[in-house]
Amino acid sequence: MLSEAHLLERCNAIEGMSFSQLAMALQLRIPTHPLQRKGWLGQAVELALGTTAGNQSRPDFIELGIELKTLPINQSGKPAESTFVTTIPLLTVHQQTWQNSTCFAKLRRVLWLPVEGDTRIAFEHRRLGQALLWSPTPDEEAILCQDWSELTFMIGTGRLEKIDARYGEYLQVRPKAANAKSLCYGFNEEGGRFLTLPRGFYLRTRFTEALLGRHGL
DNA sequence: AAGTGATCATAA
DNA sequence: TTATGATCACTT
Repeated sequence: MLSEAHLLERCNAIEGMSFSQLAMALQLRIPTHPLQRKGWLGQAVELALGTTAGNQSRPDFIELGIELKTLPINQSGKPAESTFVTTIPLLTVHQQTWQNSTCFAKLRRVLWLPVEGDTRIAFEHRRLGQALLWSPTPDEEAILCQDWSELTFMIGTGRLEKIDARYGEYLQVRPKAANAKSLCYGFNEEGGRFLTLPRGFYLRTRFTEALLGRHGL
């Protein structure tokens, strides 16, 4: 039975490794083209730590309810990118509540793995940092809940096209698609359906930056 | 430089 | 196509 302690031991075992050392240990090849290695590290770390969710809409470590997120840190010591949380089922998300939402399921407990994301360092030389097992504070959760509720309400009431990435204090809604041709259905203002880009919830960098700061990282 | 919108890889 | 893993690239 996997426990949080076991999980942290696994993290200790890979801490400090370079991406190429990790690839070696897992017998993986790092794609040569930068465009082809998006997401590579995340998949490699999943393999190394033994996640169990596959492509289900559930936290990576199902039994523990823990979501795994790599967090690239730029040359300024801050998160280089926003963090994708979950795809939004545009036609049904309004039936969820924050407490039973897939978004909260993934954010209630997160294993953050900071990694070097400084583009001046060759990809294969970047190293894995120290993992952090985290949960939102009540204050953070209140704002996440507020963001989620407002955005979900807009989606459910046909105002999706009015939403852009500027909405939300911690959470934002942005496209999450293979390309502009990959479409799905959402509600229009008449309550009918229209084709639109798939969307996802993302955490702003100012949020992940602050949570790292609170833990002295 | 930061932030938003667009895109890339893989599995089922 | 849907989910997962994200970062790229252009605008501001």
